[in-house]
Amino acid sequence: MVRISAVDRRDQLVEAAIRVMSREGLERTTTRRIADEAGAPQGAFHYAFRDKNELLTAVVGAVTLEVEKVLRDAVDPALGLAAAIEDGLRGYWAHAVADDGLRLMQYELTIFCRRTEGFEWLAEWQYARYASAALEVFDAAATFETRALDISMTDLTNFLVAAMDGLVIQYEVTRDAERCERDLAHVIRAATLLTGLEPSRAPGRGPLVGRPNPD
Amino acid sequence: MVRISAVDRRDQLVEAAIRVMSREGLERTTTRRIADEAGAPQGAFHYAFRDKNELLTAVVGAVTLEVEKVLRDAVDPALGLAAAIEDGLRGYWAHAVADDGLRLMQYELTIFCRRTEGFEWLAEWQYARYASAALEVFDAAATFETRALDISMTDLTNFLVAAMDGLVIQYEVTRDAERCERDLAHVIRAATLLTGLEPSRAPGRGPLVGRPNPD
DNA sequence: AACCGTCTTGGTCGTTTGACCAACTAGCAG
DNA sequence: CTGCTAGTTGGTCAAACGACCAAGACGGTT
Repeated sequence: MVRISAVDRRDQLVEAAIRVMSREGLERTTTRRIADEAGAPQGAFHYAFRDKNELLTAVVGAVTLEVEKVLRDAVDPALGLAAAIEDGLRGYWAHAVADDGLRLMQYELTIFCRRTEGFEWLAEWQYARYASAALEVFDAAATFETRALDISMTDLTNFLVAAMDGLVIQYEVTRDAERCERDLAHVIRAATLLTGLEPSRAPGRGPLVGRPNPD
Repeated sequence: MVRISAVDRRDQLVEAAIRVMSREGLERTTTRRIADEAGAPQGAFHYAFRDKNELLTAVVGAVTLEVEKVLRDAVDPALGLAAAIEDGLRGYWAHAVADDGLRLMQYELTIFCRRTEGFEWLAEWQYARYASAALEVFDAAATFETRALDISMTDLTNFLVAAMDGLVIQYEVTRDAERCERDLAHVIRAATLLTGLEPSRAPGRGPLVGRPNPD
């Protein structure tokens, strides 16, 4: 028997919880299943956490941090705002598609917070972190632009976060990666149009604007 | 004691279920609570429905129909596509804000379907209905346009559905109606820009495009 | 009036859940 | 070696759940 410190036990259980929750869903994630997944006895759970909600709080924190990291890694601010939008959204998208169960879990957790008295702040905090991380990244990119923008940076990041949330939901429901990738391109184009800047790179088939695109 | 036909009992329970679920959330919605809300004894539930899942299927159907109706009522195709986008989105938005618990419930149900084996089709069906209803409405409006559009109608409606989903989630989390209404305006503008058409109406402060909008 | 299918009702079953606990043990400090 | 703290363990509890059922009541039909 290997003895594990309480903090390590917490990390171990949080990671196990994330695995179970993204695989099976929040509702089916019981403290027993989490302990099993971590290879720990059931009683160890309530030694590491006061209750299930305390674990869920830790899970939300861990997942939020990871999303922030993905966004930061995807963007090089020096390439300008238009490129930042394209790279940031595509980077997040790749991350979302790579583990769709995890994305589903995030929405389950957000709704759980919104539904549980005393946990509304967690959902707010989560999205505030998203917004501020995005604002930080895109703001840095905007400093490399000479032209004034048609939209404020906070409004732009709000738009981006909302659009990506909607897109991920569509992907979760339809599982149609091809269609969603096309939709992603439209979101990128829409965001760029909102800024009033030129598209970041020449797309394959010439300029994006002013071309009829019949169904 | 008033005797009620089995179909009426179903409607009664579905409506009660919608009330309970939007108020308390899917997890806390038990068959007992539904029966209580409907003023029916617990046993009546399994007389009207085989399963809890059968009821949930009926609930999804009812809610989906209502959303379609809201969209149709909000739009007058004869006013053109740009006006249809503005009216459709604002109409849906007003409906979403009016009963935010109901919107939360919809996401809970969508995720539930996605998580429950054998119910994935329900989530797909739900969003296919949204997409086709939106396509029908906006397509009708597009026939009044003379100019060719920069985007296909299916791509446009996908964009609109995704953007509204994301926006509603933001509202559910932040509860900041003022901010979300500003975001809604940006979604409308973005969608209009994607089509390549002029905005539907002169906004309060002059043309929307080409004006610096500093933070 | 007698009948019978539709609907109603309260109770009960087996299961699962989060929480809790008392007993136990490893390993460090003195 | 002794004593103490931090960590471990399996069992147990009350509560709540979905499902099910047997028995009864209603009301239209004959």
